[in-house]
Amino acid sequence: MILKTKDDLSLKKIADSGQCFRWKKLEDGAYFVPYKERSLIINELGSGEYELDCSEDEYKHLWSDYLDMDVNYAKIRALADKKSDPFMYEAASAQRGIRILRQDPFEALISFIISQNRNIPAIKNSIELICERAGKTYKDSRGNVWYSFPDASELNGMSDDALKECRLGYRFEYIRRTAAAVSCGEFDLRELRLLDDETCLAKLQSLHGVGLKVASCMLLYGLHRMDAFPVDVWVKRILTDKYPDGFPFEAYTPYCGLFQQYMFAYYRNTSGTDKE
DNA sequence: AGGCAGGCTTTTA
DNA sequence: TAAAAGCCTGCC
Repeated sequence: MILKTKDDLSLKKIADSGQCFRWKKLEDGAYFVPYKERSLIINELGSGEYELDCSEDEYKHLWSDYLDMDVNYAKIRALADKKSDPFMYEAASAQRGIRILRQDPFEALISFIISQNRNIPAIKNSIELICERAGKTYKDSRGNVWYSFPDASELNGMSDDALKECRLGYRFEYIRRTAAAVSCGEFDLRELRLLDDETCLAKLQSLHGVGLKVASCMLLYGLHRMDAFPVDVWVKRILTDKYPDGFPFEAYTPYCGLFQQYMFAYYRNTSGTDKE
């Protein structure tokens, strides 16, 4: 089908944003996008048109939600004011096209536990290995094989040897225990939806290997709480460099997380050294 | 009590 | 060789 939209939607910006680790750019420039047991191949045609290898019906009931198409990002982005916050205006303008995906919560949680103290290529590497070893095998519409991200039970079912092959290092035990807690029902991800942000952060930090940063990433990327504001080494630098007098949270509430994402991607892609 | 140093696996640049 | 979308433990 062909999707037409006037709102922000850049596949490249999203793929390079650091919020998801399994989008793949294909030879012809289209992107392969996995979500649970389904996959999408989407190609940007220009002029706000996109080609998707799914039916209108599947788009409406699945991919539209995943891509968060009901939210008007251009309108939110306009909160960045050129005069009062020139850096943010520049960052949001440069990174126009980013959206906060509605990813699978379990995949987001595990992915961001893995992400700690590592760069993005290394994170992608571990996640891909986990999918190959514990996920289910599928073929996309072009006949290429791909592996789903394992659910809690599948991940928990991995042998120590198989999990150690995924190069998790000291995070091995974190992943092991989190998968076990979610799998047996001791930690209920669905229950998180009922909690306010503060309580939700605390609950997530009760998991071994989850601190404030990973918990914040889970809120923003796994639970789509757009006000969650993960502070990592990059954002720390930005806050020091660009906001010595404090970050103006009031100006961006309740979308601080989206603006964090604009800053993060912008700073990483301009001042960063590990561009892809 | 709460803030800080040191250690942790492995990959990347 | 240092740094990487950090967290845990022990110490003061």
